[in-house]
Amino acid sequence: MGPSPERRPPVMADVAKVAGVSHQTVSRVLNDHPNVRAETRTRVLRAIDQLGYRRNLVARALVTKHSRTLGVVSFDTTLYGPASTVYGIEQAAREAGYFVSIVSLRTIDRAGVHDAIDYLTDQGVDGIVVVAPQRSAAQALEDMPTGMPAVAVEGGQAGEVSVVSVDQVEGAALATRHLLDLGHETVWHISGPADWLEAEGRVQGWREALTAAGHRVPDVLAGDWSPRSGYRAGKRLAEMTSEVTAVFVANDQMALGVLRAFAEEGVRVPEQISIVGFDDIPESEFFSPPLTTIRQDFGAVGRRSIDVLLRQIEAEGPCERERHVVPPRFVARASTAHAR
Amino acid sequence: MGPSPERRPPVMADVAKVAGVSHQTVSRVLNDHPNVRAETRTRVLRAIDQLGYRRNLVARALVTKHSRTLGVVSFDTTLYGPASTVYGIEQAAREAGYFVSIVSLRTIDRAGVHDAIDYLTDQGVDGIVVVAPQRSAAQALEDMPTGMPAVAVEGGQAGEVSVVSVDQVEGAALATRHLLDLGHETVWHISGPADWLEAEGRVQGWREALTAAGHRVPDVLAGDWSPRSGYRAGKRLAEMTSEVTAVFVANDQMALGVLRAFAEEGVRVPEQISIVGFDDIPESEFFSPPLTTIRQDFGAVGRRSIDVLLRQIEAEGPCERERHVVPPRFVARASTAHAR
DNA sequence: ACAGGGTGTGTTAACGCTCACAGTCTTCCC
DNA sequence: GGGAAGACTGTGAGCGTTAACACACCCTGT
Repeated sequence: MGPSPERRPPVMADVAKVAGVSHQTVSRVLNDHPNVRAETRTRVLRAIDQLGYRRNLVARALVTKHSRTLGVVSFDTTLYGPASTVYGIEQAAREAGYFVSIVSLRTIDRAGVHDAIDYLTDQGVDGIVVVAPQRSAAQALEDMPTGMPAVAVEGGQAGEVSVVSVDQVEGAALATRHLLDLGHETVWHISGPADWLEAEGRVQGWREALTAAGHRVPDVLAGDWSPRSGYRAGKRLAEMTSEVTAVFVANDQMALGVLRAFAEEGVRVPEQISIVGFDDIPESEFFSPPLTTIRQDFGAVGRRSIDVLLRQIEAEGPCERERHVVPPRFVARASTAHAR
Repeated sequence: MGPSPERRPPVMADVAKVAGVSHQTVSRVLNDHPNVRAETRTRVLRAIDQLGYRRNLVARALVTKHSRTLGVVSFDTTLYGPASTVYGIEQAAREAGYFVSIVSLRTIDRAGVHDAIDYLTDQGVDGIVVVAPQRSAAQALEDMPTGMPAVAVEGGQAGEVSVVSVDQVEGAALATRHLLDLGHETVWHISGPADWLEAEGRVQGWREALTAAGHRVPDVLAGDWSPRSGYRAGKRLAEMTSEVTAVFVANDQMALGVLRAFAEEGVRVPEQISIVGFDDIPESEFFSPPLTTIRQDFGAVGRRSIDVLLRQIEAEGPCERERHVVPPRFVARASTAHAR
């Protein structure tokens, strides 16, 4: 009786033995090294198949220093925007043969992002994408370990790192100009939370479009992205129907809240007040009325950020910062109309 | 002149040298081994701190055979349900000190899930969570590598693997009974796509509640979860206001479509027709009218699945299948009323 | 004084792979 | 026909960690 068979997964040496070659030749076949005789290659391939061999990527990562894993740090992936972006990132990364390791933060502050980056670095990721929509998160990019390839999504111009983002300013301008073109005296704005770069960009685009066209800039109503905050702002606006005829809401969820508030108060949209949202979530088309909004191509942002990151990883050396801007798109629906 | 300093990250041996101990002692400190003198421990800790040493988890994984990484396979994480579940999974996993590697599938079929599992297995994950809401995906669990700890979320009773899910049947019954209690003759149903286990469960719960109470079971209107499909079904229902007074819609997004269709056709909710949805997405509360619905605790599902998975991983040996059911909750709002 | 059992530490050998180098066997040219 | 260039393959070392063992040391009890 020999030693018990001891079922353990086959390793390269096992394949080598079966194929009658050295482990190194097996490695060469696996890595598509050119100098392997065709006949040898097929013999090795057959042995791999026969044993059901799978190469151990952990051992490989140890020696190559590359794990083919990318880290993603994101804020609350329950929201449509981050979720879509992360989805785009994941698809693009997998197509390029990379694994994706995710850290999703409940609250996003500098310390949280910092920890997440540390955590992923420990795991040995080859690069990191930070979906950093908040100013405080963007700052955390400054303490990225040197030499770690990184890309910020929606990250402002903070730090040394490349940035991919949707042109928020332009999107907001698109919305505002549309309303102005319809003959409205001015456009009110319900903004996102103060710390968010996207919120800031939208305020800026709205304000610029207004002043460029020589219109009055009303006070901003502050929201927090939630439908509820939109609802509250909507209630306030509903009391001012004599002056308010058009409002640009910083995202579709808040716009839903506004719609609800207006419905309760008997304010008709778009007859009395026109509304434009932002994001184009899948629900917007079925709001009552269907929401005119600005579409962000989150998928494109995700894909683009992976492009940039992989280029950085493959360059090996330090790269110069890139800055990519994905254009937003105006989507006309039924929540806007000509001024009375 | 000696050799150039060659800035490479410090390894255990470097720490050992600085602390004046062997690398093994450093390892012991890092792994909280009991037999280390307190004084030695602090010396090592100080050296670690001084050098900024971080242990190489890849090397560790190679020898321990544990990567402390969990794999998650999910269908389209852009949807609220999967996104919330994955979020819950990720939080729970990270709290337990595990990394999470995600594969998000555009289309979920057996081959796709199979590939995803292979992919994650190659990466050396310690266990896999499959968010397998479709029958075809659930089948793919059968070709899970033997010995790989796994949990299915919303996976039916397929295969050998443990399952965590929301009690869809009970949720649908809750919705249906609520409508019946309001005095409606019967309840119509707009279902999810045929292949989905959740859709099936909801149909079943609805049908059972109806027959148990001795009511007629109308034909099912088939939807596909999208607001648009709900809209189409709503249009059809709007033509039948004489017989239809209550409808249970299999998810909130479709309910939104129904609401839109009814608004267009002048059907008043809840005065003429009552509607109950399913999921309780953040928007539902601000639909017009606010939607009565069934809440699924996705976070609980995610956390529970990690519990089960970790127990399986830590047990090392083969475990018996577990089956966990998270109860749904009825959320009363304004889209339902007493029958005329 | 000496066996016995902790406690603390060092030494050596894996883990499964790739890299660098050293071979061997062709082939081709003068 | 000899030598060089190229194609193909094997050998050995090393990646940074943990596991297994060996060893020195201290305490206890007889």
